[in-house]
Amino acid sequence: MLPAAINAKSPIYSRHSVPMRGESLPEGPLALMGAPMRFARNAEVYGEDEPAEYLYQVISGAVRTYRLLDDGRRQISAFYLPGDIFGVEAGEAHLSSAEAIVESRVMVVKRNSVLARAEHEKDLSRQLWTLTVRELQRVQQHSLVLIKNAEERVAGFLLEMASRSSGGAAIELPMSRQDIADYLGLTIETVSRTLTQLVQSNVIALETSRRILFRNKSVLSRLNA
Amino acid sequence: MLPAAINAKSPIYSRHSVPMRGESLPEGPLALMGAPMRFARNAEVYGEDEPAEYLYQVISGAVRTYRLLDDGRRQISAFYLPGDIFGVEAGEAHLSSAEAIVESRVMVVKRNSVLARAEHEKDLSRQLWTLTVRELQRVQQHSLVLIKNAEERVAGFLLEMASRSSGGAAIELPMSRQDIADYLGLTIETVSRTLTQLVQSNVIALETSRRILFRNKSVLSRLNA
DNA sequence: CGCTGAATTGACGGACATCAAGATGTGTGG
DNA sequence: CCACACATCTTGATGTCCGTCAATTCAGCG
Repeated sequence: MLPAAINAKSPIYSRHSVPMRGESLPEGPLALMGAPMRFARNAEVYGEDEPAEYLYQVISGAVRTYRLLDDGRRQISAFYLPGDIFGVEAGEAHLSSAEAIVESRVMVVKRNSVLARAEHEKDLSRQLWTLTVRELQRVQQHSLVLIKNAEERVAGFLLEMASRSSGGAAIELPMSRQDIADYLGLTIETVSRTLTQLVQSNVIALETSRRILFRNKSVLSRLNA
Repeated sequence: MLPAAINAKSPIYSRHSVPMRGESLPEGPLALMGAPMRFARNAEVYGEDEPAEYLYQVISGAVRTYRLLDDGRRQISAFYLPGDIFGVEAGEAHLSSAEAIVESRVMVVKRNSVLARAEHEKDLSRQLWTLTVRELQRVQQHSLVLIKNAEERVAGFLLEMASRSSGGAAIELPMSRQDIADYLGLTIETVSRTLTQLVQSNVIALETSRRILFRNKSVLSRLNA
């Protein structure tokens, strides 16, 4: 069964259409092996406990993966931007859910076909391995984040986003404050307050709430303990 | 270069010799492919940034892997018990350090020889893949822990240890309160206080500070949100 | 015994969560 | 084009969980 695309949970079109990040022509291990699909803002790409039949590569837009605690707290484990591959975290079933953050195009590839080809092509299999190890390292890095204080977490987040975005001194965040909070293990209020602190100390500027201008990256790096 | 074994950093013999957990005859992907080595309490198995030339399997004892923030905070990413394989988290270089928690025997296997054999043996290569994915899932699980409150973290830790230990209603912890604290992202005081709370509410009993008796696992599971 | 490191317990403060109220912005409908 | 609704974000007031600092107890070992 293919993952549900444009259909569920949300308006089809992004409310305040976020300027599309640059498209990413499929490159890397998954190139040209699958079908591109569109997902509306907040549409589910896959859900926890579903069988993990596909691998995914973001073409445009942004995707979050997350897990829920039974009392409703949400931990976002990663944001995926154009070019990023996700879905490799899974054994037989997904342990997390994935949703489009804004309207997104995602390349969807059958796991089995990739794994089958990897049996013969050493190169592909090595790429898959590297991919998984990278993912592992990313998650480990992230659990380091969760023991820092609020300022360090937010600074680190901004730097991470900056390094992953093509843009220079400014970045456009596709995700809401709530997403950021759930990624950093904070509340929206704390994220907001920390950002205004950074504005007041002239480290960043908020052109809009989603658009951030870097005024002093070295201070940010220093904060990123 | 082989990792330094009995030599460094610490007394050769465990101070209060912790009763050895059952030995684990090497099983699984690494069976019989390498050499067993002894590591003293607190001896380093490998260090951050060292080239990742080996894979490891605990035969007896216990191992912790951790990373340091530059201000000295330590995040323990995992505890490995007999049978567990570690060292797979690495690309070319280790991103974490590994130390024996108590005097331990560890099977040490050259990465390359494993990877080389995996080229031909589909079975082995699948096992390696599974291993890495498991590790990834373990780390993801762990970052969920770090958004919970102290009681939930400690309860979860005890249940995790219980499920990994052969023992039934009691477990012997090889690690110190400091280790537990650094694993859970808490302080030793908070860990200690939380444990005494659990004692007072008759959920567990402390036979010694390292030996924990479960009186009511269902309450623990409930706490484990 | 007394020494040493580990663990526990207590008093206090601070960072962040919670609760609540405004401000801002965006799509909708008259 | 304006006005309303609704979501998102910001700001403020207050509370609380956990960290910090410090003292005490405990266990193992010379």
